[in-house]
Amino acid sequence: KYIKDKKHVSANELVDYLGISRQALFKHHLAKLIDDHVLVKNGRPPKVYYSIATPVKLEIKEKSFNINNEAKNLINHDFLIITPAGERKEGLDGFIYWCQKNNLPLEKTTEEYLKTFKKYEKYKKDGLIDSEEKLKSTFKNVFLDKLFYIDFYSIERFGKTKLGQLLLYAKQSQNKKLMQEIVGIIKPNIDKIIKKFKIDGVGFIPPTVKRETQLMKVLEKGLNLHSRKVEIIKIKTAVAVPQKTLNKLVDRIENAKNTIIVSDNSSFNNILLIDDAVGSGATLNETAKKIRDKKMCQGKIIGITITGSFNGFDVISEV
DNA sequence: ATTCTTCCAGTCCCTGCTGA
DNA sequence: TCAGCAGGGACTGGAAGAAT
Repeated sequence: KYIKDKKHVSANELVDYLGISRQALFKHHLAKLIDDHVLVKNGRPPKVYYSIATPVKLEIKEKSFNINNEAKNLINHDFLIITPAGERKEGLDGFIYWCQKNNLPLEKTTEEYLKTFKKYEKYKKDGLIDSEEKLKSTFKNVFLDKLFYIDFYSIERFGKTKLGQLLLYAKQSQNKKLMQEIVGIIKPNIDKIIKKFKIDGVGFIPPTVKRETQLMKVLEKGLNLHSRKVEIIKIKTAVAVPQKTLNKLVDRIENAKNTIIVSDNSSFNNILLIDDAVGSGATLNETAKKIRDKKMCQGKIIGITITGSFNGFDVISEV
C-alpha cells in the first residue's frame, strides 16, 4: 500500500517505513516480491527505485506452444529486444513478448522467423558476411579489397538483429557493459581476419557525434590488438553531420571526403579498417581511398564492421 | 581526457534470537 | 534442540565527482 501510494520508493525509504534492517528488506522482502512480479526494480546504483509491477501479462510457458528444438535454440541464441521501459528481454522470453505485443500468432511467427533467419544466414561464411558484391554495385571505384559485416543490422519484418540491438542501445544509452559485451562477441571475428589477411595496421573510423563514452575507444581497448595503429582523424565541422542523417549516396561520399583525414604517414602491408555500422560503405571506401592516395598500403585494405545494412540504406530508417 | 576518490546499493557470510 | 529468520559487518562493483 505504501509503495502504491508513493508510486516509487527507494530501499532506504522502505527501511525507515517498515523499521527493519536493510539486509532483511533486501533478502526477505524485495527479492521475493520482485521474484513474484509484484514489484519491479528501476534504475541502477546509486539511484534505485522500486514500484508496483504493472499487471502481469499472461505468462506463456514454452510448453504451451509447439516449437521444435532448432527454432528454440536459434531464438534463444539470437533474439533480443529492449522493451520501451528499458528492460532487456532475451531468447524465447523476448520472442513471446514481441509476438504478444504485435498480436502475432506464436507458432506461425516462429516458422516465419526461422525462414527469414535462414535466408540471411546464407550470406554468412565462417560467421562473416562478405559485402564485396554490394560495394561493387554501389561505387564506381572501390578502394577496399574486402568488406565484411559481422552481422546485418536488421532483417526484414523482425527488425534489428541481436548485434544490431546491442549496438544501438550501447551507443545511445552510453552503456559500458553493453559495449564490452559487443567487444566480447566480435573479438574472435576480428582476430580471425587479422590472422587470415596478415594485417599489420589497424585503423578505427572515428565517430562524428561527441559522446561521453565512445564505442570505438572501448573497442580499441577491449580488442587489445597487437598491430600498429593507422591514425585516422575526423575533422570537426561547425555542425556535426552523422552519415546516417544523409540519405543520398553522393552526400555520404562528399561528407566522408571532407571530414575524414588519414594523418598517418607510415607504411603498412595489409590494413584493417574497423567501423561500427555501415550503411553504404562510403566512409570506409573514402578512407581506403585516402590511404591508397598516400601510398601507405602495399598490400590489401580490408574493412570490417560490426553491423551492416543488407540493402543500400535500410539502416537509416531503422535508426 | 584520464585517473583517483568517494559514496552507495546490494550481496555474502556469519551470529544471535525466537518459537515450536 | 533446531529450523528459520533477522541483523551486523565486511565486501563488491559501479557511478558521480574531484583532481590531475
